[in-house]
Amino acid sequence: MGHNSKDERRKILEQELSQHPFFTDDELAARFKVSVSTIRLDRGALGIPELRERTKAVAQEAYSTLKSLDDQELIGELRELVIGERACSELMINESMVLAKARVARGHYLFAQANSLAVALVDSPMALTGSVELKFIRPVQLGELVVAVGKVIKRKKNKYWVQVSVRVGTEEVLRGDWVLFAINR
Amino acid sequence: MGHNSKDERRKILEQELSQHPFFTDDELAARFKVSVSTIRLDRGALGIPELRERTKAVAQEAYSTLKSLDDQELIGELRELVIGERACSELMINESMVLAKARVARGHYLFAQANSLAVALVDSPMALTGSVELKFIRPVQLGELVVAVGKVIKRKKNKYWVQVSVRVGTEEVLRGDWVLFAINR
DNA sequence: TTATAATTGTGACCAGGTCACAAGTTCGTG
DNA sequence: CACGAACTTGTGACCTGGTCACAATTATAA
Repeated sequence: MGHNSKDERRKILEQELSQHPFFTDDELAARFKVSVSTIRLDRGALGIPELRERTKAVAQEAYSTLKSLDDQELIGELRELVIGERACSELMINESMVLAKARVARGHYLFAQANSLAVALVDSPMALTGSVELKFIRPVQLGELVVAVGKVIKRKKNKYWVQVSVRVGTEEVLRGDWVLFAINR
Repeated sequence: MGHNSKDERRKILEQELSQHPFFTDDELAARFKVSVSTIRLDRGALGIPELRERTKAVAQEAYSTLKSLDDQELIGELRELVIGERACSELMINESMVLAKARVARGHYLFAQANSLAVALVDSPMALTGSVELKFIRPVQLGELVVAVGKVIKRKKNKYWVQVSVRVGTEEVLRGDWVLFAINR
């Protein structure tokens, strides 16, 4: 066989499976015009488990992350919370939060962190965002740790004014003013 | 057997499996102190497929939503786009987007839809949000179809002013003004 | 041409099922 | 108490998508 046909095939196989893990060995054999045995040897050499194991892995991974997203009323991790006064949360910017091209956090993740922090500050089982003014001061890069600090600056009955400042280190990257309403049905 | 022991078991079985789909029939049999055959009958009656099918379903669902989230530079489905002019997208509010208590859409989903629409309008491989002013006019309920319409109202070099109006039916639920910057590295 | 590497085929076995059917158990009611 | 209906259990044949070990075949490079 070609000096590199095997290694090349294995490289492609590895890529394909990492991108699209739901192929049987039969399908792979057809796709690579090679016997099933060869595919099995290749998988073995590459340490890639069988279809069912791959499926299971995807399912379990996804299952656990879905679960945790479900609980996530608050985006980021809460560090401090004095309801009606001040709060602070942290968010690590990971792969799933950045624009593919730019490795820069999508605006709505930062908004989500700040907004959920503002909501948490309201002394009520439920709060709705009324209006917001915000400035994105500089883009946030992949891997940066973002810290949001929120303060209630005014309150009139069920209406709250909250200021949120989002920082990376000491540098402010986002600042916003929220007006929220407490609903206490 | 008890007058309701079967129906009760099936009810619990259904719940258990919907919450935690990775049990084999053997494990379920042990758990319910009943034979494997009975579990199979129960599953059959409830229309619940075997472990592998369940795993596959979870994996594929998760895989496709992960994929689409990955591609999802844009939140919602694009209906119209004339870059640099106007655009329109739709978003169906589902379970995962609402606050557990109130069945009302979390603010950051609406923001995400509007923000990603605004970003899409900018004629550039990449755009960053500069500042935003927005008003949440009324909360959006679970199951409502949200339509966002964006217009570029002004442009100066790489700086864009975009207005986004988000509606449910004819009713405006969110309105905002964005200032964005095109990055053309 | 021949040694070596790569590929292919074969047969036995496994988990976690499906399906059809027979046999055993429990229960309420006459 | 007996009996029929509902429920439960067991059995055997078969399926998919593999594993593993080993033998046979087919390139390919020297």
